[in-house]
Amino acid sequence: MVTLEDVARQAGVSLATASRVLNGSTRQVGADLRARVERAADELGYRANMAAQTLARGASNVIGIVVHDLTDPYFAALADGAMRAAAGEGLLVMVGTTHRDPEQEIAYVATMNAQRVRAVLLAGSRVDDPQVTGRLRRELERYRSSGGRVACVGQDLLGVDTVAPANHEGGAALARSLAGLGHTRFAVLAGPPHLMTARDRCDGFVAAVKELGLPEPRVVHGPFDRDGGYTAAGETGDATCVFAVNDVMAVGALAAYRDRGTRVPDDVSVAGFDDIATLRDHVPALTTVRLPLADMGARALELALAAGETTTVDHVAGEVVLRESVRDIR
Amino acid sequence: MVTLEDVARQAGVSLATASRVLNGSTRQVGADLRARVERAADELGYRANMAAQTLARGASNVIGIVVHDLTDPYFAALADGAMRAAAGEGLLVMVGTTHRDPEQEIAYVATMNAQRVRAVLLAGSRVDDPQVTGRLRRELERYRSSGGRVACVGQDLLGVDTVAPANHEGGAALARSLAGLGHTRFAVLAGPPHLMTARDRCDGFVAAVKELGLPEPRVVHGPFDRDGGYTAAGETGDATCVFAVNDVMAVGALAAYRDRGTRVPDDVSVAGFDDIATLRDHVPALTTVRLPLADMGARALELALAAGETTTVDHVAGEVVLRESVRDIR
DNA sequence: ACAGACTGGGAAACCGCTTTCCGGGGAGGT
DNA sequence: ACCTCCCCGGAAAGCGGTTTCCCAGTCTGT
Repeated sequence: MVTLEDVARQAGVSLATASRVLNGSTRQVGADLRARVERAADELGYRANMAAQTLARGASNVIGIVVHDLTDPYFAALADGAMRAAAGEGLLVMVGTTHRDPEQEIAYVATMNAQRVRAVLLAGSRVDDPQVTGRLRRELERYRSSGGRVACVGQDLLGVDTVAPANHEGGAALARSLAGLGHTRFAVLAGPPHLMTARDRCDGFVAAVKELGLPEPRVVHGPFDRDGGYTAAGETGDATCVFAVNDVMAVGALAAYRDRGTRVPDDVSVAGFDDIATLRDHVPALTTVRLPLADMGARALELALAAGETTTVDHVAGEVVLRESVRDIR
Repeated sequence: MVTLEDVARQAGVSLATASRVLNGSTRQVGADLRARVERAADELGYRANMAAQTLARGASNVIGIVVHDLTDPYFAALADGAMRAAAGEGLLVMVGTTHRDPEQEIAYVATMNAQRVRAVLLAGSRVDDPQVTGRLRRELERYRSSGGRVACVGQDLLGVDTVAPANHEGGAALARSLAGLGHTRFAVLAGPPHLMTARDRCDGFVAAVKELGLPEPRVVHGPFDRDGGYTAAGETGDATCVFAVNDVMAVGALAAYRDRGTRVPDDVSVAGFDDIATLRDHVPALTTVRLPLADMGARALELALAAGETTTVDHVAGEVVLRESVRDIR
């Protein structure tokens, strides 16, 4: 393993000079020495040891992103947006996946703290468990107190810079749109009761339906993934319109109806939430609430990096997108 | 920022003892001192500085994964498999995305070398450009010569441990299956000519078709993504069966036919390659060649970590999966 | 020609941790 | 009782860089 000292020796200069030439410094170095060092580094195949640099400089150029599941297009889009933004800043990215285990999330924050990453991005819904949230907050506080920056995509529950999708409002807006098409009997595939994203969307939807004077929707809980949607779709009763609180669940629901011979949208209308990219080619095209996922990821990075004293909360509105999966029954 | 020294002082022990207690060592430490150190660490909120550990130990517990595009389910599945395997080994993961720029790939290898990651996983097709491949090889060599481990998912072109999907054979097997259903006029949505994965699949398919004595398929080149498939689908002439060299392109092709009123599989049959997970709910269900993506990612990590002297090349067979998107026209 | 301001180069302290090496004290053998 | 061996605690030497500080040499201005 070739070190800076090797380079300096080969070039016949001091360590200090070699460092200044190779790893950017405010100080000038004479042209001839500079050339000698560069040549030596090239000949020897020198690569700076980042660990040493991080230690000496006291700051790394790595940021950490913690997501639930990379194979979920929602998180992939979020992470991709953040990664593009990071690349633009010359930062490297460490990704951790929790597979929805809150303990893992806490563990990752601890690890990234140990890595002294410049910033940590937490993507994904909070769970409604003060116990767990408290532990996460403490771990984050520990990280922030030693200079770390944190941003979060999701509910504003951690006291950090947050990009908060307007889940409640999105659900409500969707409900009004669907009611506008003549639907009156709704069901909600609501995901797990403790998952705040799921609950906010469901609550917003239900509240709007009630506000319109329509019968209260039937709410079916279940896992937040495709199979959860598939299963929950079996219990929607006589609803003419079903709202799955995310697109992945909606896709599962569509599959369930297809398997069962229930036609969408003729027999039942279906809507989701997120507008994930792979939906673009789904049949039938899914009505949903669009969230600018990549932008949200990029924005979260931006918030984390901005050295502001005040914590910012960005609310991101969703846009209802009506497509084939719902029928106008007026 | 609280350091080990702070902990040691607070506990009234030496640096050495504190280190031995907190960061695992073969050496024993007496129960009372151990307890004192642990309490001090907890009170102070100590987190080891990984950069310092990495420097002192001369080895990090981070691995690097370089993929083309995380939002592509193919790479997401690969990365997820590798990440699960890494988590099992107690390793952290740094992910780099190249967005298909070979220069970026080389740059990432250099960066990960600088990070002294334990291993680098290169996922994704090689390009047919000896110039670029040579530079990448040199960069990898530089990394390996200082003790780094490398594995690759794709073509065995880099002289490193490789998990090589049987693209040629998979394409051929698919061709034979489709011919078995009575198809004789084929077209291939072949992706970019210089991308080896695309070319191998296409070549295998074409070779098998010719071997069967059928007319040579029309080959349409284009980008390797959804839109590439969409566009290329416009030039398939009178083929009764179209093979897109990956699933994402096939989905694009299906969309194109749908938009144009061409029915699949009634008017034209379509097949893809990879069997990405989101396909499960596509309509019509896509015929494809299944690759065990998550396993391949995990296997690549395993190869990279195994300290073997010889470089291993694992060939992974694909399995033809016939689904609704192709019609039996016998 | 000379004081004073710059300029670029090198020695050495330091970043936070691991680990070797050394030493003191208790246990075990005779 | 005495000697050896083992066990555990601490001092200190790195790991590979960055950066401060000092110094010699070169420019300026007068």
